[in-house]
Amino acid sequence: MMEGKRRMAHDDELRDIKKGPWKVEEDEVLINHVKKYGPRDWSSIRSKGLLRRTGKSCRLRWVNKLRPDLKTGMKFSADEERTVIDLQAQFGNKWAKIATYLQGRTDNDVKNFWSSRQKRLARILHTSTAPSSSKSHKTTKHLQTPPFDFIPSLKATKLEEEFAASSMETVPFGEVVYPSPISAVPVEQQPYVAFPQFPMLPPDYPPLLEGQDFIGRLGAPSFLDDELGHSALGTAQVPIAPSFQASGTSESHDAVDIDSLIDDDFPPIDLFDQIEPLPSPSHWS
DNA sequence: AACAGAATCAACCGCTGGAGG
DNA sequence: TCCTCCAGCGGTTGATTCTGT
Repeated sequence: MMEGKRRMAHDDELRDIKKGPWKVEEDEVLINHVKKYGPRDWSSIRSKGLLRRTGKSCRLRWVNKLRPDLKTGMKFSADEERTVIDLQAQFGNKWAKIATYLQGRTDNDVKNFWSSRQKRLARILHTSTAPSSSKSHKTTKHLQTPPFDFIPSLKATKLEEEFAASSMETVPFGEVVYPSPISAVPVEQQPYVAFPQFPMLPPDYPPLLEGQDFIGRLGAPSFLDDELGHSALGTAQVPIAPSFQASGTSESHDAVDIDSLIDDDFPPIDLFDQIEPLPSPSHWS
């Protein structure tokens, strides 16, 4: 009886909640509320009858769209992309944390950026990103990097094909040339981009821990230096596609600068998945 | 110009953790 | 100690826009 009434009240409440795109008038109400009380007491907006939105929805709207310091409608700059890639390697999918390093960007922005990037990578690899064994027990569709156990089937060959398809010449995999930390060294002084192949792991190599994904681990210095050692990780220099090679013959192995990889005309920014992580922001001065 | 597929964006959902009663 | 509420986070989805054919 009481339970039934309570449920009906709850249903009425749910029916009264508005969802979907925000109207300008709603935004104005929300902005006024924040002006008066600050960005808090979100649920009071509904309880006062100002809006038929949940507090959660109001907060999200403010954080993602209405906050005054946001870079709305601006694509991620090359620097921002580098930062996200680096920080994702360090922190994992801690989008809120990563967003704090990027002025005017929200966790949603970072998340969407990364998601797009992962989709692109998945497409390049001609495979979908299967759910990873990442930290969460939740199911994941596309945010996680490929799980460790299916990497060997990809090997480097898919990537090589991708480059070959772009009329790039292949470069013998040989001497390992690791890039200098990008933010610490001027781009023009970074002669080569290391392009690690997916390693064939020793059978006794420990499985991924909770919260680890393959690419993140691959990018971790410890992975390269301590766990597998460089010899286990074949590395090739990324060849330059003729399309963005300013001059020189097809025989030359000219360097690729990082910015060229992030350029709009060269989508495989995914290459950064294969590159050593950048220095941690704690080292930035 | 029309269509399809990809990319982007905005918003929702479920869960977690902290604060307070 | 338990419960409830709230804020915040990460993952997911659906709509819209862009781009290539």
